[in-house]
Amino acid sequence: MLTTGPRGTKDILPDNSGHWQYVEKIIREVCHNFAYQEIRTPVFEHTELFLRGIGDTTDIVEKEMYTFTDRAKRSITLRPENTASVVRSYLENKLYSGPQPTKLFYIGPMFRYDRPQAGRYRQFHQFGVEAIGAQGPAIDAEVISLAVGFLNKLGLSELKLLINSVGCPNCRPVYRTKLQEFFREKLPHLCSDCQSRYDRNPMRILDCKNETCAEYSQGAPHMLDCLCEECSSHFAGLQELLTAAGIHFMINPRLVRGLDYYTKTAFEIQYSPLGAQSAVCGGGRYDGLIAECGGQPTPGIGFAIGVERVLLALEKQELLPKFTNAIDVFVAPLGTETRAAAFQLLTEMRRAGIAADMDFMNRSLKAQMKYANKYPAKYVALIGEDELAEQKVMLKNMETGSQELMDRSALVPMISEGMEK
RNA sequence: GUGGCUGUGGUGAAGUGGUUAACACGCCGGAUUGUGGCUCCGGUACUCGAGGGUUCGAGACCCUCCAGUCACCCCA
Repeated sequence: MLTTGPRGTKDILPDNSGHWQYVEKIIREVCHNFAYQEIRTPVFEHTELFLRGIGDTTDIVEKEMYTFTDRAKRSITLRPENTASVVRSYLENKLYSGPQPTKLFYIGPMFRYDRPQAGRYRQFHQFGVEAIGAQGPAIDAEVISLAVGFLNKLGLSELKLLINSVGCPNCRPVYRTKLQEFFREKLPHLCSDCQSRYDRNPMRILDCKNETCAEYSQGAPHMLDCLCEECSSHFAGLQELLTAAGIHFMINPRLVRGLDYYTKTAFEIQYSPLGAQSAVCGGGRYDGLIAECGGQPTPGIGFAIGVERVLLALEKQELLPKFTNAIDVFVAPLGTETRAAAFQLLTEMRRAGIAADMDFMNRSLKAQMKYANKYPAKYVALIGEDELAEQKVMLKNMETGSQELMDRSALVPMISEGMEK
């Protein structure tokens, strides 16, 4: 259908583009406040980047990517998330040669072939942050603090910050084996998804919402009990910092992120009134990713926030500012003879920074007044035959209803002066 | 990928097999001379999501597809 957009896409119409601008403005303010700089990477990358970066057993890679072959037979994928791209750019542009850590943020569209539902689209937008090069827990705390700070600045409450540690290549295999041992005999009772998770990523069994699986995973060993010395102290350090900063959090040992590259810190911020799509922010540390992409081993941490979900939450809590289309002056020409003079006046006002519009529909004066009233327009500048002949303009104040005949040359100074007050 | 619900004008919606498809809002126009917000009047549906079928007759019943929506999965 020519008149229907592709499934799972949404137009941002004049009705709410102002809301997007508002959220983007807050994003930029908060990022500046935290000394993060904007990066803009392409919306498509070599498919290989996501296969390697995100992990080829993840749901995203297995069934949600928009992948196609370009005319030169290269496999290209629309980015399903932005961390891999940022890491690629960091390496390609040698950002590691600048002062460290490299602190970046981005806002932009991501693409996942999912079934659309409330708060979930095939093209959606993420605001995210990546801090590359620092390994201690302090940067973790900063990144989390930024996410929380952003959401708070928008006025959102009822937020839940969940944190966990998913270990590192030293301790995770140990844990993985323990988990597999724990589930070995229970395996036939688990759902089919979990049965396949058993081999590929047993940690995600813990995350299964299936009741039976949840029952069988009761008493499973926790990652937190299996952390190596380093991961353990990192996690403890993070908690200490968050507490010091007055950021409330809950430890959720079952929190597992869906992407393979996460190590140590994993976190999520939930806004439960959103229902099924309550995850507003997800992030974590990815100490192995940069090396995986061919760089020197370099630690990193970041998060992504779903802009549509934030907007839904703001709408729900009625936290969106009201926007107005109000203009200063509406120019109403009467008759075709006066159009040139009207257009000249309009242009003059616009050049002086006055928000102005005029009639383009050849409407009657009455209809023009109605139209001007809908903006609303503060003034209507009327030019009829009489005014045209005398170089005048009839200026009507739409709030008070009073009007006066004035020299056309006096109009711009008069309006400008009024605007400065 | 799986399941539930829905699909009538720009919008919200009546209509539950039988002549010209309610109503409200919006939009456009008008209510004697060049003037808005209130009121009044008028105009605004050549695919009732698409295609097939049942019937003398279908917007209404059946099938298929498509789309929206919600949920599962997963995630932002």
